[in-house]
Amino acid sequence: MFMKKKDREQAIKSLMKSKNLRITPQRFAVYANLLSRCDHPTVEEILHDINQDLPIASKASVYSALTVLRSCGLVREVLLEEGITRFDAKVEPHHHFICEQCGTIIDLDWQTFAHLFPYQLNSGLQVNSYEVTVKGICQNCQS
Amino acid sequence: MFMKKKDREQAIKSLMKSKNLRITPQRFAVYANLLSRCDHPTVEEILHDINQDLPIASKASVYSALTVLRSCGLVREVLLEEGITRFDAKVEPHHHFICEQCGTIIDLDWQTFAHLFPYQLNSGLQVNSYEVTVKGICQNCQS
DNA sequence: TTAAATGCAAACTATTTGCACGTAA
DNA sequence: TTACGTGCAAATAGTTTGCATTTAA
Repeated sequence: MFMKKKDREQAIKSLMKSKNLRITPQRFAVYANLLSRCDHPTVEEILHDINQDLPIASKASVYSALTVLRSCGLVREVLLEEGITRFDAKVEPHHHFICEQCGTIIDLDWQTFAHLFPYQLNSGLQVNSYEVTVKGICQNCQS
Repeated sequence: MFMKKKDREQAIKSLMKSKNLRITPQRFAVYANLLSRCDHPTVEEILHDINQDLPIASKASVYSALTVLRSCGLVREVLLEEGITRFDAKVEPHHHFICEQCGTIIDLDWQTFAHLFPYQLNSGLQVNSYEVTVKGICQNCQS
């Protein structure tokens, strides 16, 4: 059973309020967009999406919204390809698979590598977290 | 026992020749610099280093040299921090530790995670390689 | 009411490109 | 000799900043 649109909106706003964020249409649109998709869009893609129906936010505002969302921990950046900054509203630790053919990025569950953590390095390094980037060919491109 | 400087230079040139690269002073300087250091310098750092004694290469040439060195597999990029592109002459698979305090980057041996590979994903993904980025506090910053 | 966010445009940084000249092979 | 690389400067792309205006709370 799906959440009503109103309820979902309210849930998103609660999340933002819990971080003491002022809720503006632009910020809401950026965050809601990120939450609604499972890929890892770039600034341009977010900008395009939220302005699809009617222009609502400038590029600077999207950057600004992403900056504040990131600094309060609701959103994080994903660095997988050179020169491309992507964003992700899934902030829980997880890993990524990237298809070397089509570039598709697939989230991998934390569980997948759970047996690796906590990992004791022999060299006196204190490990706080780690992320794995797996490269290969996705199912689609294998056929 | 150390290799003589002449011999080391010759070894580097052989490597480049094996990839059919034309050996120019600029390319040689860039590649030799990368090979000589164990950190992961940025373009600016490389540029600064190789021009220390006497100006030898422009920034455009460093970019050009890095591009060709990368495309023939002698050098690779390392993406660890946002907006910072670093380069590495160690192209064999290995992982990285990055200190969250001082930013130091430490290479981790492939062996460390060797038991993970080859890794079979349950979802029909064909895995070709993977890299692990570990975050934490380095020995220096723990004291 | 008012501190904070937006839009716009200009500034900035990293990287790429075009072209005349120079040079490794 | 000549195809390829270099230097320079201009172009481009991604991101940040300054400031007058608007707005969420």
